[in-house]
Amino acid sequence: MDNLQMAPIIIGKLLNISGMLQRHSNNITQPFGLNQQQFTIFFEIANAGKVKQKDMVNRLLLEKAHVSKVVKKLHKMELITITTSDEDKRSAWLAPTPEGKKILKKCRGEFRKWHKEWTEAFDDKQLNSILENISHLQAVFEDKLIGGNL
Amino acid sequence: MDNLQMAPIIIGKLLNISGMLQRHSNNITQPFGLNQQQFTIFFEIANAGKVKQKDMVNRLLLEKAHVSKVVKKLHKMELITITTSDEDKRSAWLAPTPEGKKILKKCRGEFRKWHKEWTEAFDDKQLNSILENISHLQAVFEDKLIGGNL
DNA sequence: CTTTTTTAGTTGCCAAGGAAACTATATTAA
DNA sequence: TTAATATAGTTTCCTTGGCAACTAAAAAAG
Repeated sequence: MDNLQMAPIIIGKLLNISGMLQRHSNNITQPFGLNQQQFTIFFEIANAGKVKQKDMVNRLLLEKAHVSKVVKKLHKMELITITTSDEDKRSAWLAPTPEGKKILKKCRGEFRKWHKEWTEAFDDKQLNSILENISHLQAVFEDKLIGGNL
Repeated sequence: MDNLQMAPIIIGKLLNISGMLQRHSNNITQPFGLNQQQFTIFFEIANAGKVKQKDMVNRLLLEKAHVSKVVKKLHKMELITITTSDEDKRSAWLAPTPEGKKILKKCRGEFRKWHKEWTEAFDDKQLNSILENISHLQAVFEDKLIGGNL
């Protein structure tokens, strides 16, 4: 099979896999009142400790409008605090609340269970190879799709 | 790095990649009045030549409600024909119209251009490795996520 | 300084797509 | 043959998230 025949199959499978992943991730995060994307944003906030919306947009390559709405939701759920900064009054610092940290820990535990389960089907070498391949793909697509033209 | 550390990174990157892919695919299909998912369904119909909605649902693992709506749209756009079958009056055969085939060909051409571009960043061996890894992932997730419990 | 431009975030609008309830036909069981 | 169940597809409701227009503040240009 030559490269051009493989390309659409690879893309198709990636889209298919991510559909399954999203649906499953949603199922994991749903009990916590969040979906996968929302949880990712929450997770990034907690991981960074103190960030602005702008950072989320840059790091996760999401729509700023979308991030804004999710931040609102997280705040309403009292999972994060929003502290207006003095240096730049346009933006505010985001940080997880103690309650938020608790939720996060629980949810990460659920994810860990699942990860434990599916990684059983692979050995170390395979996982390393997968990680390497996917990182390469990610770098190329980021370059071609974001940096490149669009 | 051990397996459990790699797992969330792999999942995260997969989700990130697929986000980029979806956005880019949408840009390719948009001029034809379709989005990526809609095009995938259309493509499946054309590929099979003659199918029922049920087949799409099984093959693409999509919501039947969603497929139903997309089929309606494709029919309205006169890209497919819907022929009620005599054997089973609940379902109808779907097939691409000549116009639909033309659109499909053009759109596939656009995809081919893009595939040509991004595959340049990889050699044969890498692409083969990627395809192998991704196929394995797909099989495992299908098994664990669909067959398994959820 | 004042004006222009850029940046951070918000809001409103709309299509996409998931979930559930529903309709109509087919299949199975009694 | 009739009643119960299963299947194909539709409709409805609702959340999500992309896009564009907007506000307010900051930075750059004049």
